[in-house]
Amino acid sequence: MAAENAERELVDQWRDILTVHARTLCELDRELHPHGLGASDFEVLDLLTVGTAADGDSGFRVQEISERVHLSQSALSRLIGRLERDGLVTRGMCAEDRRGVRVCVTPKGRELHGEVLPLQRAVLARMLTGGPAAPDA
Amino acid sequence: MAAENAERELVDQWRDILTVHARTLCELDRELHPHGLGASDFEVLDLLTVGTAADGDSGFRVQEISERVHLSQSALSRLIGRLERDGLVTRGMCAEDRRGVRVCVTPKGRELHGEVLPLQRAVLARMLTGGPAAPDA
DNA sequence: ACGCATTCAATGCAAGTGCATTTAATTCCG
DNA sequence: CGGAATTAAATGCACTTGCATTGAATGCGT
Repeated sequence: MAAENAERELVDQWRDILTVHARTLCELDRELHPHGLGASDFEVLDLLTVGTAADGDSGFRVQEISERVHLSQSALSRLIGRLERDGLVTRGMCAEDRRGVRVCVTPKGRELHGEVLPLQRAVLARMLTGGPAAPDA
Repeated sequence: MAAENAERELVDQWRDILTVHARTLCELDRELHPHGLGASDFEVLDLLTVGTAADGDSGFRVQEISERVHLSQSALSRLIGRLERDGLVTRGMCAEDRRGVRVCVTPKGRELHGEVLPLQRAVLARMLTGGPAAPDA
């Protein structure tokens, strides 16, 4: 029957996703780690840097970030804490809702972002082009 | 230029992979956790169950498993430890290389596998059909 | 205006992961 | 044969993650 083929295809598809994801994420971490960032950290830093103007921008709400990043609320809170500790972002309170927090990139954060962005792009280009088979060739 | 488009496409592709991966893995964990398994655990249990005969099979070497699963050697070692503690697999020594370990599924492991396999397939079918957009529709 | 349910973000906690190291067995080469 | 280099798997350790809870601020209904 076709049902069995469809199931097999689904399983293969999932296996491929797992493979590409693991390989790319691992490589990404390897490239970014010397700069003090993990893949998740970069994801957030990238969002903040690309998504806000360099000056006079009030930044993103934590909640807004959490909608665009695949991370639990608690993990994100701690991640932002680390970025703040490293001077890459600042946490400020939100005028219109004092429960909220506004996160802004610092100049240092922007600088680091500019520094590692090419590395990230290079990894993506290296790992994502061609099929899910190992890109050793 | 085309280079910018290619780069943008790469980034989009990566974002989609991240989304599908996160959604599916999360859902998989949710389904399997009540049965005492995580997604990685199932991956290993599935490999062992499907890859070996029910009887008289000497099982897989840890190393063989590690080649097929996207997990560090240490993580795999501990994972097998948990499966063993739960009575789902057994660790036995390897006759031809006494450094090695042979891992076999127990009947209990096979039973659990049969129980959760449909759940896994259902999640894949639910999350993987249709585009990377949320399958809420 | 008051209180109750809700929402935002932070934190305690347990679990899983990877890197580096360790222990044990094997292989290679002199 | 004997010792050094190598390989298999386990373990110490630090870090990140998610779930559940907490503390604070808001909004809603009466």
